[in-house]
Amino acid sequence: MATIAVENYLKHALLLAERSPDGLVPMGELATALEVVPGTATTMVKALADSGLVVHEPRRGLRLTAAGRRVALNVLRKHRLVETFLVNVLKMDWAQVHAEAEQLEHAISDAVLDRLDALLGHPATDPHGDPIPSVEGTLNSAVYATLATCATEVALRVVRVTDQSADFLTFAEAHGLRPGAVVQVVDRNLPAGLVTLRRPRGKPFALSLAAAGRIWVAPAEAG
Amino acid sequence: MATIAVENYLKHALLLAERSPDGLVPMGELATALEVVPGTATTMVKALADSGLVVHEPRRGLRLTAAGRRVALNVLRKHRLVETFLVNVLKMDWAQVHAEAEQLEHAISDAVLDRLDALLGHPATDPHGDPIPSVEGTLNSAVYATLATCATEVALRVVRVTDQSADFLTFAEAHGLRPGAVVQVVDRNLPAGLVTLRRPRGKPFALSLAAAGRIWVAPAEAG
DNA sequence: GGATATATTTTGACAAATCAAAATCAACGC
DNA sequence: GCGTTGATTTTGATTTGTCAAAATATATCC
Repeated sequence: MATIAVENYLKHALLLAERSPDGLVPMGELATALEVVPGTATTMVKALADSGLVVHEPRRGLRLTAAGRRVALNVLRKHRLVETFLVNVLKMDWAQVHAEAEQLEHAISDAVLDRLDALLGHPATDPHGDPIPSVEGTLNSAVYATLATCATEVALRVVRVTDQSADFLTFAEAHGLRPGAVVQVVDRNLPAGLVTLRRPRGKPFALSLAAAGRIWVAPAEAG
Repeated sequence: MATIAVENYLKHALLLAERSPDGLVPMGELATALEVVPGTATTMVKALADSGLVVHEPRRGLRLTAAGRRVALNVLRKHRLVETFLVNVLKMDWAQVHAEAEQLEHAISDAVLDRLDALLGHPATDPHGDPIPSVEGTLNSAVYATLATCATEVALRVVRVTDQSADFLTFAEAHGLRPGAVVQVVDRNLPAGLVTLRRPRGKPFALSLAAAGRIWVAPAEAG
């Protein structure tokens, strides 16, 4: 069985590879994501390469192998199902659950995972709208517009909030910006770096372009 | 925060101390419980003593300090509440849940623990009848008769099954010997080391004295 | 195309937890 | 009281994952 450290390296490699067109993850990005110094990442990646979980391209970065990706998807599935459980069943604050899931993802067995999945009704996304890898190992990687890039003055539905920091999530929650919520962009002031939003029957409020870029939206459907 | 190893040493020290009149735990017993060689236990116990979690009495054994006992009770509470969750909510087999809880006990936070406790309705015992330490740190250490020592030919209620091995628990389950079940001792043959039991409307069946000693019972109340 | 900046790798060290095997201590029997 | 037995401790080594800092390779910029 993979150690906790190995699981974390693979999980972060997967998340970074998903955001990279060619699947190559630079060492520095991996080190930053894992909060280790670059030399540590190099050492570990070489060990992972020896185990056949990644391919190390010296001075360029790393790529997950099929075996590594399988492990990473399993960990990510645990992480996101645990988050869903903590919010939906234990009624915990969505701003806290990421930190909890970081621990639990390494402690729950596949047997518990399956039961949890059934209890939750096989959800497709976690409370942040992040897609939950299927048990077969597929990951929905659909890309949406964000509040920084979408059309203005039209009704939108929040589909995903791609920031795990408790502060940001608490802010988003306070303004009703969680998956499923309806919102529209009232104004976008690029020089000022500001986006102004309004929720139905709510007051307009502003947030930075950077923050708006972390909130993914789709056209609001009727109903 | 205590490491997983530290939590395990303290938890097993607590379990062994509970079964010892003076609270002194011999090194060898601790090493056996933790499945490490004796030298490892010595090294670790000295480190725990330096942290003020245990008192090491050289060549005699160790004793938990108040601080160590507090940590141990918290871990044990997590273990037993997780077991209860896995059986009561996720409907897992009671023979499997001990192994699962061994991992999860080190991964769940106190915040999750509290939510779980509330979800389960603040249970006093886990699915094996083992008492769950209270949040204040008290542990019900009531001692009962066992099927090896109790009166014969009277109705009894199973209150606790003190064996974590999956094989034994599967056997017990198959014969309906779980906490709450009613049973009586038909015969006890000491030379043969055999106890014969019968459940209401069931066929008599036998088990060894050693096995019978792991099933704790109380007089069955009316109703 | 050579100097400079940046990313990556190497090297040497360290902490935590473990084992194997030798050394030591305590107790017990006679 | 002295040797033997069994439990415990000591010693030296190993594995995993990490850091600090030096060395090296790559990219970029006039």
